[in-house]
Amino acid sequence: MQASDKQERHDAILDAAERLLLRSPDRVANVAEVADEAGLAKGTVYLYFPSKEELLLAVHERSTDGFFREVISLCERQPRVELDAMIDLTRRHLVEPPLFLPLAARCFGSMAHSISPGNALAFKLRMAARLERAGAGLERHFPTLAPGGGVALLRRSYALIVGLWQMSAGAGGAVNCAMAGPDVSPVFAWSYPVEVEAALRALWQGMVGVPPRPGAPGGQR
Amino acid sequence: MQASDKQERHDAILDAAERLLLRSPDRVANVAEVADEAGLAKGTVYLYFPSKEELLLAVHERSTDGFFREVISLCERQPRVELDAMIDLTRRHLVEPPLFLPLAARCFGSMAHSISPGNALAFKLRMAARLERAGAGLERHFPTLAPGGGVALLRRSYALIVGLWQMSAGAGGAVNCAMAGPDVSPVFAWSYPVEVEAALRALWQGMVGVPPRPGAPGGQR
Amino acid sequence: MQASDKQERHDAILDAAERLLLRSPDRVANVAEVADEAGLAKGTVYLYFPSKEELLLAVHERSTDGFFREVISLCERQPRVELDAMIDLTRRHLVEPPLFLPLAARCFGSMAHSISPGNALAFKLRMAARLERAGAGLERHFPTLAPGGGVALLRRSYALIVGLWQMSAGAGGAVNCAMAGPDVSPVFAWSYPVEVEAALRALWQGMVGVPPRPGAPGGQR
Amino acid sequence: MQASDKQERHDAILDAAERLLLRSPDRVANVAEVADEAGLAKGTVYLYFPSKEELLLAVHERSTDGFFREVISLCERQPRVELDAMIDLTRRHLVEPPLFLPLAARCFGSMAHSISPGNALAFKLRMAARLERAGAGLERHFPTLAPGGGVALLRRSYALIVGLWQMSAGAGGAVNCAMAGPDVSPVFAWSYPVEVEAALRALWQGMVGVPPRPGAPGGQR
DNA sequence: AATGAATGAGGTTTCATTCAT
DNA sequence: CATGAATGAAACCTCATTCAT
Repeated sequence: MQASDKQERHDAILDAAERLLLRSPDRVANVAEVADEAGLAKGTVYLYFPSKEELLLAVHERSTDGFFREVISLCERQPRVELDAMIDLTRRHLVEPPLFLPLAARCFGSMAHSISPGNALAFKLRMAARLERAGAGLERHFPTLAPGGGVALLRRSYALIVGLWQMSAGAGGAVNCAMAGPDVSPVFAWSYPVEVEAALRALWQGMVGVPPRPGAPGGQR
Repeated sequence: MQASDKQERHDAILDAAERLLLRSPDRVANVAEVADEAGLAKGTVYLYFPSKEELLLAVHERSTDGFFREVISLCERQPRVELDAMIDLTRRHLVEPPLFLPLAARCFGSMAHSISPGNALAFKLRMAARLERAGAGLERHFPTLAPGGGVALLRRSYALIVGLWQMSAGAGGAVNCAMAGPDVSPVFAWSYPVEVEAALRALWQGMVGVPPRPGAPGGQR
Repeated sequence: MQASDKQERHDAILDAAERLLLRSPDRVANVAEVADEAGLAKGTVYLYFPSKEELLLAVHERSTDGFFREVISLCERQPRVELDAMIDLTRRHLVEPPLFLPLAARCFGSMAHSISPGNALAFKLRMAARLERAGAGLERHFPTLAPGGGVALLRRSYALIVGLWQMSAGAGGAVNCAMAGPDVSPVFAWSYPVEVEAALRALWQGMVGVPPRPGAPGGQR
Repeated sequence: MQASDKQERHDAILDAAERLLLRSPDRVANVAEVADEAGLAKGTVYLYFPSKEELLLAVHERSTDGFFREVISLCERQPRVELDAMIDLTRRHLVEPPLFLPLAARCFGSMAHSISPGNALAFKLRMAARLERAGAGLERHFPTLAPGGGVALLRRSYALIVGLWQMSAGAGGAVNCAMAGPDVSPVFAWSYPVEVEAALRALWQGMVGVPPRPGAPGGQR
């Protein structure tokens, strides 16, 4: 079998898993469903992924990869990078695609039992390479960043994105069903997309000193 | 049965769940274990909590409550509140107690299936009350905060704390076992407690304009 | 729940497993079938036995126990024990009941993976107690036995019984289906019940000097 | 393809299976491993053996064959055959090689599902031929044996060897791990090699009247 | 109020065998 | 002849929840 065919199947399985994750975001399909969706037998999935968890990790990695690739591309090809471009990129890759956030929560929340140390290491190394390159790129464009600050900025942004999402969708999310009634409290009157942008601006403001857009909610007076 | 007895049992179950969570942070005890640890029968747990998830949510809420109470107390009793005091408080309540973070990850990551809308709403209302009061307190002490900025600041801090923890402990955590070998990359050379403090300082810097302590890692040059 | 009720259920599960083993001797029922046969749910079986293997071991032990109890009773109550009585007892307990032999083969052949060391030890201790008592009884009745010879005699008899059965039923057994045709060879013209009796007589003859019944096949001229 | 090449491949597969069986005696390698060890593809194994069970049976037969060949050779070439020579031969072929016994247990315990009647018959015929020839040889050297006694003697010896091994290694074997503690009981204080020799001597004593070596354990007083 | 026995759905993984290339 | 990708049945075990006592 061609290496390319193999890759194709591999990707087809990832695609199937992705589709299912998107179709019902509040549960994780079992392997049988993934196989079915891919038009394959259950056993076949295990020819390509050693366990269900590694499959999910691969979906997650692929969806993260797109984001990092574009950060890197942006930093390495554009003469100037503005905060707005980064925010936009984040929105397009992480916030809007309905796949990324639920999956990140799952991956980071309750995984990593049946992932072999070797694969876990490999995963982390690939992540590290992307982070480093993207971080270095950021440092070139935002000279106020201390050395290592690019990576830290990305890490913290990522944490903010995932953390906020969990607050809006996790245990809190259940509430949204219950909120049909009276307006409960202004404290809950926040929408994730708006809030995440404001939060990122605040974080970046703190780290690179870029002034926030005037009128952005929740920032400095 | 006396209301006080009821409360006592209720708390005893929470205590038991907490002890088990602390004892083995990488798994969630089943209901039988919790009951056992509390010296009760399995069925009895269900007299006090309608489901396992609600039990976990209660543990989580209780452990969060302590933090908020102290923030509120700090803001309402002290004449002046410094960033350092807040950081310290965060460390003592959220970072160092080994209970909070794993639980938050679980609660927010994969919960909210069998939590009744009514209870979810009640939970969120209690949270809202605490948040609002603490947020208002912060706004008094940090006048550069825009209206609503206190709540936003707390929310974002919380997201940062939880998000960073997941990055260090979740899917990445499995790797740490595999990292015995050569030092892989400086990208992974970060410790959660140090990083979370730096990240919070950066966020606060961006939101209230408090200058970071000189020499803090990863901030501005 | 009464201890006696518990024991009853325990036994009911053993009974069900036994029935299934008898009904189709050439396969091992899965746990769902056992539960079904016992009129219980799958999970209930696991309340009484920690694993399928331990369940099978318990069936085996129970069926062995009857044999030993009668050996002991025979030796301790009768004034005189003859070889013929022992042979008869063996036939009634081990050879004729269609349960014992297939199960022994299975238990000894491919088991002992998920049997906890503690239970394995307990099992062996119970076996040891029975063996010792029965062996001591035999030594009183057959004074030509050397010390320890009673246990050795039982062990070897047991090995012979099981070993011969496997030769007739195991890989060889498949053949019996194919033997409908021409008489293959006098070498295979042996029936297990006849052969096992002759073999036991020979072994006992060698160990206690009891002369074989005249005319028995396969012994001395 | 040359017939000789075919035979070579056939044997190479048997060799591979044997190596794996020896390498980890407490599990049975799957077909993929066998193929791998033989440097072939999985499908290729099925060109040479119709099923996994037939492959194992072939390994077993080959390892039994050596024993019979030497019994026959001994009986047909030597002027005199002593019991000691037979015991020695048994030890060298069946007891000491770590392949034979586990395999025999497996073959006889849980096999014979996917062995075709034709092959089963052929197998048994080959066995019969060997047995008859070896049995006849024994009868010449041990004239006290009744007609047919040679075959019976071999069969019973075989049963004893396999049966005793299973008692020491099967369900009981699991215990040996648990026996590190106090010496449980003299009943378990037996080693397979010693016991099997004593048992064979006792059996032969009963069948051919050869006196046991003085001082042998467990025999007559 | 308390118990804890019973439930049974639910999910992961293995592997002998086949068959198109 | 050889391959090895695909298959899919089969089986074990866990555990949140219920309910009769």
